[in-house]
Parts: sequence; C-alpha cells; structure tokens
Amino acid sequence: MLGLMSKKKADSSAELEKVYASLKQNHLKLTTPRKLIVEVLVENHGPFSAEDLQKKYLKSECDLATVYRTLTSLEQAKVIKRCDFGDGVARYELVHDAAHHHHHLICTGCKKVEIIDQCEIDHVVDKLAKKRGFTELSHSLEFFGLCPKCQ
Amino acid sequence: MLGLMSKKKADSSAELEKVYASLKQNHLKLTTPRKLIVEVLVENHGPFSAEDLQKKYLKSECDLATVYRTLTSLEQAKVIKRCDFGDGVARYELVHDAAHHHHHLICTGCKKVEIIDQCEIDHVVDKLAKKRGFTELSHSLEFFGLCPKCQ
DNA sequence: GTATATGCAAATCTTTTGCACCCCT
DNA sequence: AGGGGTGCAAAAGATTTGCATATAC
Repeated sequence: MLGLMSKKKADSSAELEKVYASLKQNHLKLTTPRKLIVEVLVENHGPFSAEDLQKKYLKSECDLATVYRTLTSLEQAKVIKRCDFGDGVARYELVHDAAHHHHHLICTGCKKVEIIDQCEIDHVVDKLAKKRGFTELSHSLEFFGLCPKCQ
Repeated sequence: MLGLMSKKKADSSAELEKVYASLKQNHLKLTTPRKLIVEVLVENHGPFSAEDLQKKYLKSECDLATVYRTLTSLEQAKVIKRCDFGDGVARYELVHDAAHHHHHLICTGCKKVEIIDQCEIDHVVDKLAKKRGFTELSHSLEFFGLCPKCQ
C-alpha cells in the first residue's frame, strides 16, 4: 500500500522533514547531534530528560551540554514542549498537531507515564486569552496518582 | 461585627489553627521556624519558592535548609501544594478547601502571576480515577502567556 | 570564509544531607 | 528524658557557560 515503507516509518519520515523545516526557519543548522536528537524525539514517545536522551540513546555520540543546548533551541522553535513532573527535572516531548495534543498521568509510585487524550482544557485557554488580553497562550497539565499495581 | 478583629484577620487565625491541627495530626512539632513559615503562607498569596520565603520574609530567622525541610513536611501533610512554572524552581502555596481550588496564569514576560478561578478540570480527574483504577489523584495545571503590557 | 555549533571543563543554581547541638512535648 | 528539629557546612544533582576547535551553509 505504501510501497516499501511501513505506515509508521512513513509517518516518522514526514514528521522528521517537518522538524527539519522548522529548524531551517529558525536559522538553526542541521548538525549531526541535532539530527540524532530530533530522530529520537520523533521515533520514541517521551517525554525525555536531557539525561534520558544522552544515557539511553546517544551515549558518547553527543555531549550532555549539547543535549541541553539543543533542547533549549528546539523548545524556542516550538518543536518540542517542556513537561514538569514535579521532581525538578525538565522533560521534553515532540509537539504534534493540535489533534495529537495530550497530557500525562504519572504514577507517583512506579513513575510509569500514561497518556491522556481527551481533555477539554483548550476551550478554557481560549476563553482566558480573550478575557484577559493575553497572547501566546499555552498550558501545562499533568495528572498524578497511584496506579492499581502500586496501591 | 466581628468584635475587635477584622474579617481578614479572623480568617487568617482560623486558617492558622487548621494548619496547626494538621501538623499535630502528622506528628510534626510546632517549632518557631515552622510557625513563621506557616504564617507567611497563610497570610500571603503565593506561590513561593524556598528562596522567596527565606529572603523576603524570614531573613536570618530561619536557615534555608530548614525552609526546604519544612516545605517538604508541609507538602507531605497536604497543607501546601507544589506548583511548577517551568523554570526549574519549586514553588508552594497553601491548599484551601475545594471551593478555593485554583490555577495560575503566568506572564512569560514579566513573570506576574494571575489567579484562574473557574476551571472544570476536577471532573476530568474524577473520570480518570474511575477509568484507570488510579487513587490519590491530583493534578498540576498552569497557563502561560504574554500579558497585555508585555506584548 | 564566516558565523554558528560542539566538546570539554569549570561554574552556577537549586536542593539535599551529615552531624553536633537544641528544644518541643 | 528523649526524639525529632535546627543550623551550619559540605555534597549532590541539574543546568549553564567560557573558550578553543570544528563544521554547516
């Protein structure tokens, strides 16, 4: 159906190209470390901390300082967004289109992360934007609890 | 109407007593540093970081390490809750009753914090709790944007 | 060729911890 | 009296920065 490519692979490639285009728009050079990091973020479901990325996926291929600098650049380019799990560690994940907007449910016991798809917060955000004259609105919403196994 | 006390003062006293009761329930001693910190949290609208509290309200009256330890204890006793503004600093504010549940709208320019009262997230949380078998549910929700002045 | 990005090491910032002493209960 | 709480100093963990070198455009 999709020729030689699986559906998932095709999605990744398309996503990758979109990200590369964003980098170009933001005058960010397409370097090897950046390509590596973007690839991990596109192909895996995060969110990931800088250390996650470095230790699990990049090893010696990329310096930790570079990971931090790249994450900062990608966030400014709005390619990734930051998530706070309340533990003092910054985590990031890819921003997909509005349809893929989601939040997380983190078990405070085993730290497992589940995805929350249906969420009507966006309406609230829109109302706010109008009422208070704010622009560039965004929000951060995370749920915490004890999963069945950890109770 | 309220005798010698203003309405606000009376509220603070009542709130203070509630917090002291919580401390007792959690086997936490009522020490001078704790009383100072709780008083600030009850009488001022946060959220505050450990450094905010120490530099602005406590000065040399209480060591920074003690502020951190006290905030941790108060959070475990569910007297205060943590807020993440996405800058790597932990901030805390008093937990009032469910009726006073609220969130924040933080200007990414001037860092001013506004209060968001009307928010229907709690329904979503309840639905989640039932659907996925999680207990001890809580959530963190913060809004970010550029305020009219900073645009 | 030139501006930008990287690696490495050192610095910074936030938060935690060890330990001797102090003070609530 | 006794155990938790505090101050002080040192450690730990996350993130940032300076600088010389390397690389994308």
